[in-house]
Amino acid sequence: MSEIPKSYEPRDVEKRWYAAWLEAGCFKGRAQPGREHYSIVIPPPNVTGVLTMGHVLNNTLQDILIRRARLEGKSAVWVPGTDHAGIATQTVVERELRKQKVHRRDLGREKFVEKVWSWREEKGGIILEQLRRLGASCDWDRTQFTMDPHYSRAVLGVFVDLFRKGNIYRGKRMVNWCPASLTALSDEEVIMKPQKGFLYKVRYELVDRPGEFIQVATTRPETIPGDVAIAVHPDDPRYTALIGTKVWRPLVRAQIPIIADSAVDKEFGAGSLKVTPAHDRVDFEIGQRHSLEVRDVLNPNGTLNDLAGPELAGMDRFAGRKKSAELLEASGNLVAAEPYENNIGYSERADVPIEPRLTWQWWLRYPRVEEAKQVVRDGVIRFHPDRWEKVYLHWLDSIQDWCISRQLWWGHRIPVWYRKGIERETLTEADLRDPAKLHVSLDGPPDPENWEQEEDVLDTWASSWLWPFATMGWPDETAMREQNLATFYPTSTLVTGPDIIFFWVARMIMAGLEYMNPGEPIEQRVPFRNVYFTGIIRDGQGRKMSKSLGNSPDPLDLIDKFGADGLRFGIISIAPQGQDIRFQEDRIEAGRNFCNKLWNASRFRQMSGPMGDNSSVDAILSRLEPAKFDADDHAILLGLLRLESEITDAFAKFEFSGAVQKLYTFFWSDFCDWYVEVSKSKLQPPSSSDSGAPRDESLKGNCLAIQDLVLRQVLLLLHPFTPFITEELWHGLGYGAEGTFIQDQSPGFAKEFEARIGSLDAAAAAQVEQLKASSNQVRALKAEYNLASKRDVKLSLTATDAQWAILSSSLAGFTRMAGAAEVIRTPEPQPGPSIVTALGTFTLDLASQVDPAAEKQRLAKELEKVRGHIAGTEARLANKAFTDKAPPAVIDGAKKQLADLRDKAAEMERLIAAL
RNA sequence: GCGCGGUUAGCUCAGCGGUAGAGCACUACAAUGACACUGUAGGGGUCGUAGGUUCAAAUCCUAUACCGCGCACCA
Repeated sequence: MSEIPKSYEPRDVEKRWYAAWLEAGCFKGRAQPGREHYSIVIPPPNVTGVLTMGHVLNNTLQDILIRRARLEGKSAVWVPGTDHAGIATQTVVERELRKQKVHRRDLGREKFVEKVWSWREEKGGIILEQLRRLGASCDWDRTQFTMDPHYSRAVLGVFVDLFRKGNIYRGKRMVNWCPASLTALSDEEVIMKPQKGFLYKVRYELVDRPGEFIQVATTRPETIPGDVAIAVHPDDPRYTALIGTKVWRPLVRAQIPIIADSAVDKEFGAGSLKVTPAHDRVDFEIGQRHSLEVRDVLNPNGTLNDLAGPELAGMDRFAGRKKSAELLEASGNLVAAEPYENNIGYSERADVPIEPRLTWQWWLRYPRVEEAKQVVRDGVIRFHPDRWEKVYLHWLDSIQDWCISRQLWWGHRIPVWYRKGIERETLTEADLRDPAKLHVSLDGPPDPENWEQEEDVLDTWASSWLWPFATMGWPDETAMREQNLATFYPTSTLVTGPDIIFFWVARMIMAGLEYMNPGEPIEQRVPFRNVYFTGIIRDGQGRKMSKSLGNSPDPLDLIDKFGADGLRFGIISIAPQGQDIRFQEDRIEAGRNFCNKLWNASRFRQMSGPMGDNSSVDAILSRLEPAKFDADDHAILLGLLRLESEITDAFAKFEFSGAVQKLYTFFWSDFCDWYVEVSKSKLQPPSSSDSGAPRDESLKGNCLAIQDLVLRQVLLLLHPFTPFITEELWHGLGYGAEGTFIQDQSPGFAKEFEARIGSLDAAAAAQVEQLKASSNQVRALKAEYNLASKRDVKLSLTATDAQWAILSSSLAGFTRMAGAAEVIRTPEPQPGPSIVTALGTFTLDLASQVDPAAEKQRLAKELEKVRGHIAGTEARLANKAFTDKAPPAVIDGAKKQLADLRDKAAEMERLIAAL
């Protein structure tokens, strides 16, 4: 490498290596016998999607796991793909069409679906392209789409199977109806929001006693034309006499009965409830119990229909609300309208209030509910963090049947055919099982001319719940073999957000248990063994990032600005396990800075001396001369070994931000700020400002080899987090031959080190801590006297022989680090600014410039601090309870500390007296 | 109403029994053969509040306040 730029420039490096990885097939998932496997399926983003910060976090984590698995020699695969995302995609395309003043009805179903497909062809790959920029090492040849022919067959096949098993039925029930998307939604797609409105108190006149009234409260007066009864609590003495009598409905005037039902809350309002079975879940149930008519006054799009009466018909539900209140007021039946706030359900996608609506839908009774609970309770599947287990189990405990039909065109059309001429409204449960009336199959009836296919499509999640195995060829035997389903299922880890724990995670578990590896142990049937829940990325104000708020930075801009590695490193560093994340660009900047530091440390290594044989760990180890290790060498190597085990541990615990933090601190503080700086005194030719001790060539050789070793291992540990720069430097520093890749190596070196070098000296590492602390103190003293940090000062030192032994063995390094020209041992303290350290008392050679009074004051102030410490420690040791009960190590520590502090105080007193 | 998080330096967050940490920001110094995307030093916190357990509490327990989220909801 000749011309190395001063700062790391990611753009070219990223492009080059990503192409090289693809070219070499580095990401290909192969089943390799004898190797452990590691597999991940991507949570499929919507085909309509573009990359968000959420995707960046989520996919970086997956990439980290999969790249680490490759380093560990596992046979790894990461399966990518996209989701057809029924409502979302259909809405996007409809919006596009509307710009051209076209409605989907104008096109008709077939043409419209064609449009969506061509739209997908055009824009559907964007997000996957963006993932490549991030560095995602997916096996792209396996890219899946939930509407691919083979995938669709899996989805419809499951429908047919579950229908035959009796889990799927057609039923007329109250559903969550979205008046904007014109479809039913599952309970999970409804979000509750508080809404300000009015509570209207309305009086209904008693038929038998004109002039007397019963009062009810409602937030929705526009539904009064749908009232079919007034309900009171059976035990409510106020109304016992009225039960069974009739009242006049004030809008679309008619007689309706007063009934008794215990669902009524006696305490709320007047304790009486208007019953509108078509427009409220509770009312519907009351209606069922009392065989009441269902009087639907709304059209599917949320406007009022003719049953609402001529004044209201045709109006939107919200305008109708206002109008109906006016009508009630005009007729004198509105008693009051009080401001009121209540929670109402909104369609998650369309963001409009949903309507409870009675419609025919397809329902699924979930299979394997008990097993799904059991696998999580027993730890067959582990959640990280585990608190989500509770949420998951609670949902399964109160699980309701799943409404799987959607009144959309974009999706998997339900494989059900009705015999022509059949009255669908009256089909009974038995009729559904009668092949003369209903045909359910994958390929349709043999005589299609006599049948009509169901118009509805399946909920998107009714396809994505098969993702962990339908992406690997299931249920086609040949495809399963080709795609190594037997090897890669169950997958290893699922990385996803807790917001889809019900939508997706729970359902995948049930689907896996129902369909995979029947008869085998439950460990083989679950879809994954670990679920890592990420936090949600919020903006600086804590708001969720969303397109509509425009508060989400474009990750591609961040990649341009800071590099993919910088972005990855930064985002992981602010993403502690399971905690929401406030996005701050300066952390991404810190990620870039770290990459730059790594780059420059490598650059420095190249400039420091000739590169030795770096082709393997053993090659580097054989260059070491352990007999000549100095304290710094011991310390940095111990640190490197510790780092290796800490990172291994962090992966086991899914603590990625902790891992990143450890790598950062070790590399920047321990290696660059200390080891490399100390190295300079060994590596650089003596200069005039240095004390001119001759360089020992073996010291230099050790130093370079150790730098090579540290850099090598750090690159390996870092590679999953920052793949591009580590690959670049891996080759730049000669660790890997051309045509090989960093991922082919093992991340650890502890075993080889143990075998070749043996153990290191922990005492030496402790000495380095003293050297660091002492040099810090000297620097601080210099700063206090406004001396530049350059080496331009003579230090004199009074020290015991033991202290001097430590210091003299590292004298050149220490002198450099303390920022001194030289350190001279003197028997007695010299006059001048002094500092008492663990390695002796250092004095700046500034005698003439020092004001003794000021120096006295400075020392006195510091002495006071030390005495405070002494007093505290003495008190602790004097406490019998402490000495009796605290562990010996703690007590010894306190004693040692006290002794050191007393020595220090004595020395300071001596200095003060001498002034 | 039930459940789950959070409350630590100006900001964003680690720490989760042994006398407070990081990054950013701030102050001062440093144009040096790796790096100004840098180096050195510094200021800044009675760890939400009140009790309790313990020789020892930011850390464990109990209450409580505030912020956020989820589930269930009374019209």
